[in-house]
Amino acid sequence: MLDERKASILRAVVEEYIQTAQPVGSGHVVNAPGVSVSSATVRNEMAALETEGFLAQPHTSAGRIPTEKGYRYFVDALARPSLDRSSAQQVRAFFDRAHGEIEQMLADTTRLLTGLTDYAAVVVGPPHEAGKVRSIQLVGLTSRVVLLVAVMGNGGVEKRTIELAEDVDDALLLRATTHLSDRGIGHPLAWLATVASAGEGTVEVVLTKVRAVLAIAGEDDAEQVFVNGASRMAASFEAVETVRSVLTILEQQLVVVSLLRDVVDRGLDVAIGSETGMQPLADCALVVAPYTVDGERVGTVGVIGPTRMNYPQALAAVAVVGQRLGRRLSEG
Amino acid sequence: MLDERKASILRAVVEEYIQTAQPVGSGHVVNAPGVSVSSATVRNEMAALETEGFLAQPHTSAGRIPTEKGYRYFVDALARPSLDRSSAQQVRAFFDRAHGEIEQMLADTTRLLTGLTDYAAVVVGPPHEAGKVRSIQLVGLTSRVVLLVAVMGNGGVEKRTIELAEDVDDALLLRATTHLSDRGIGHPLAWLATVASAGEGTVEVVLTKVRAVLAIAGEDDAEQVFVNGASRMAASFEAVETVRSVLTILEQQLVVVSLLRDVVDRGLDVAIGSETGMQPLADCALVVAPYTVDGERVGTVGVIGPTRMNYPQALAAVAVVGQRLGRRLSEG
DNA sequence: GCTGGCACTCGGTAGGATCGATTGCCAACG
DNA sequence: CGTTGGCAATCGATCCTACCGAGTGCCAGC
Repeated sequence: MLDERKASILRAVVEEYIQTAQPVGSGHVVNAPGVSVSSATVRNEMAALETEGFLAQPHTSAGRIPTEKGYRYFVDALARPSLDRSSAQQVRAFFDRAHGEIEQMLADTTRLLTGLTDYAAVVVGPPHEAGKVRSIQLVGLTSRVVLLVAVMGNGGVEKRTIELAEDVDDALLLRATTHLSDRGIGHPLAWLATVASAGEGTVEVVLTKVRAVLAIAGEDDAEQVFVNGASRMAASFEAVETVRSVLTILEQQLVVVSLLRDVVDRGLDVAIGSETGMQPLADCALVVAPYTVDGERVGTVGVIGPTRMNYPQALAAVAVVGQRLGRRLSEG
Repeated sequence: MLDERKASILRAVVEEYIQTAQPVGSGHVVNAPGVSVSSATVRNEMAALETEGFLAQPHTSAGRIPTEKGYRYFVDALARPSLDRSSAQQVRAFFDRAHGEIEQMLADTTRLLTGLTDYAAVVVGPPHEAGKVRSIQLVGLTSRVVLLVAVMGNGGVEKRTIELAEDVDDALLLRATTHLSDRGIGHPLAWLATVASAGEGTVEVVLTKVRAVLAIAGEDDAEQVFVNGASRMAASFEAVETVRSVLTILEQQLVVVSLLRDVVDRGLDVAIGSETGMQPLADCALVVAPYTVDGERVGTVGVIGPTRMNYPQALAAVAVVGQRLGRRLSEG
């Protein structure tokens, strides 16, 4: 799209702006590699890049800053993901050590990502109900409150509180548990919402409740979201108002999930400014990567930072973390 | 400590400063209730209050702002917790509707608190392991990975991943589960770390691992923390640097827990600025209340806002929410 | 087509004047 | 002796101006 010289100039502007957050003038660009012309020529090219929409001028006598289109071109055509040696080492070490509960690991993964990139990190975990039921059990808490506990094949545990109108005893719960286990194990949890009746009256009362609870829970089918590094995000912006509005987004887990899902569904790995589709994120960029377990996309990792983020680094970090995370989860 | 007139003046300064965030001059105080003297007299009294350490002047020729000592006196002697009718109604409605999983309820409680006060809210839940084991079970995930799932009397579910060196089958796990159930149910989870041997070799291998996992997990004995409303916090400060440092605190769950615990242990319900013991919170105040289940303190609710927070409202909100939460959890 | 030169633009900073809110002090009053 | 009105002094905030410098656009010449 852009000839080589224009591309080099654009790259130089983006890279310097990312580093300094100051508008970049023609005088700075002449020293960049791939640009061996005078500043006057650079000025001409920059003016052209501006009319083409890749650069913008905050005001007449200032340098240029990249537009969203400029960042986009940079990301698509000029940025080569690159991870420095020590970061790569850090990722490897992390996943070698990683063990234990899946939630803990996902939360730690956000910390890894913030540490690598210095941006806020987000990890969307596999939907809690992903996979097949491995074990299901009804546990009485009080005489009328029962907890349904289901262990899923991926190590997740689902629980649902069930409140009954009449007392139940352990023997009854055991019968209901057996009934559920016989029909439910090996199926998704939602499947149990349609489990056949027991025929036996007292057990049936419990099962009816179980079906009801699973049916409503099945609707929102919640993914787990882990967010970390909001303070890094605050460090990236100088307007407290921006920080506040980004925070309100990050606080709404459902919004974060759908945001990432939306970006991934569009086949993007980077969403810049308005591409995020959220007005409060106009000054932000998302870098995301889905991760797969057994070939199936079950979640997403990503970072969120200012539009002037270090894309090569963020792209590399997110990609490798997503990959390793998927691999780690596949191992079981 | 302070005579009535000084107290009225201090109250007037604090209340107006809380509302306007502007230094309060003598001219504004004369209109306050309880102060029926001229502004010159008020000036004299304010000068006295300043030398006594209750007020401070940002600079000569400005009004006064409360010092930490001023806020402290206000909270201890002048502020009567008060909750407006609609908020009280909101709390009642919330706890009437509240049901379901304990985690969900605690998370919703933080939302209730942010909604009531417009400050960031924190809820520290009962330690996951609180209470007695109600049910315990070993579930095989893969041939060498086993999940220990324990349901606690309060509805919490604990899980631990156990990785074995050799394959185990369901029959073996069932024997181990039975062994653990027989000895563990009715005891705290940590108790199982000392459970007797099975005598049987293959089961014993599993039990050894179980003991090991429970022993290390017992050390940190993690409470669950729920934080909400960080964006409100950002709205309270105009310096982005302050926002950032407070965010870093809020992100560290362990720090938050020990912070609240520390305040509660000191017998305080309010910690103002340096009283929090954390330098980054110098401009913040905490309002906390422990809540009890069956007479035992199991957790804490609180809000965190600027030192110039609406103490009467925050105190009332935190107190009533803590009380209702405890009551709700006691019902089981 | 590229380059050096040059006038021009405009944000940012510094200095200075002004304004207004507020204070401390003092003399007078009850 | 406590209280009050009056008054000069203080000092941040605001506004204006001048100036500087980074940077631009344009043009004539190579």
